[in-house]
Amino acid sequence: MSDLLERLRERGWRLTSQRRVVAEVLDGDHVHLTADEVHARAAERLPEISRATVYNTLGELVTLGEVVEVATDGRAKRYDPNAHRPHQHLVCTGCGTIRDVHPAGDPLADLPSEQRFGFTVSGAEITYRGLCPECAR
Amino acid sequence: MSDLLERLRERGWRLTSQRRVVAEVLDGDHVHLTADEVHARAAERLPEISRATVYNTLGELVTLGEVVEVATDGRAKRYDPNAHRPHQHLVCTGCGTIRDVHPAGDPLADLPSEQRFGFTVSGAEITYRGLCPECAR
DNA sequence: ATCCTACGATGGACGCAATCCAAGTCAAGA
DNA sequence: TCTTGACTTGGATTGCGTCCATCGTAGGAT
Repeated sequence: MSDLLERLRERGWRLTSQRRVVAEVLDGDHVHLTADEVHARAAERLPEISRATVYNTLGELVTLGEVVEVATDGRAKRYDPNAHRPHQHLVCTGCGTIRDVHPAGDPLADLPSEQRFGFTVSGAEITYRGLCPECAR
Repeated sequence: MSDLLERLRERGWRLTSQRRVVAEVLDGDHVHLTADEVHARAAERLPEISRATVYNTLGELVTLGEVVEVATDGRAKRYDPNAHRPHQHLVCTGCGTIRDVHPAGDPLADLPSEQRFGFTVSGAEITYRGLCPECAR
């Protein structure tokens, strides 16, 4: 996602220092951060960045398809910068950490039309749950 | 789930009028209600029931495995009384309503061991997303 | 290089879902 | 019927996110 800023500029994005910093945070470690964690890391470089701007920017990145929102439970949403390739998530029920996984098969193909109840089905997410090696001990 | 109250009493549940009403609401239509909707329906029969009690009771039913919590993005959790037969969910991105679906295939079988990263994987949920006939118009 | 202005940033108020808490109530066993 | 500890209550609080009026600025126009 190193050319992310380039792609965004081509789409008419105004490149502000705040947006640059948020994009850099997501471009860093490939982890799944909450909006608040993104804000905290962004604030290390740009101390007065506001939470509203982080939310706005994350929302725009999601709309543009550059980042995927992951709602694991009733807690804060997490933001997954690995949007370029489809993948599913494996969540530790102990500590909440998330790993990207690539299962075989296509869940959409497994839902026959008589099970769609007239919906226009646009996607499917699989969430695997279990204990990570750390928490299993 | 008609013998739910019986099962709960056997497990040492104190049977209060509030708990009875909440259980009856869930036992009615097999829809996926939010906590607030459960509260509203319960209050038709027991006007002064408090939200806190509804939340407490729903939480207990989830812990006892009688009801499943369904977290859709950003919205209020919904409570699924159909906990005894395995199924997946189809969520309308417009209005948030949920339908139970039974896709073919076993998602757990589609996750090879080299994709499990040492986790003890205990389950998988599939959430299909799309627009319901109402919202598609 | 400087000016303009529309788009973006700010931060405090607000809203919703859910939880917490201290005080009052009551189901059910003795 | 009495007693007791589990349950209920509702107002306060927390967590997460959005809204909005105002200020600032990126980047095209001159």
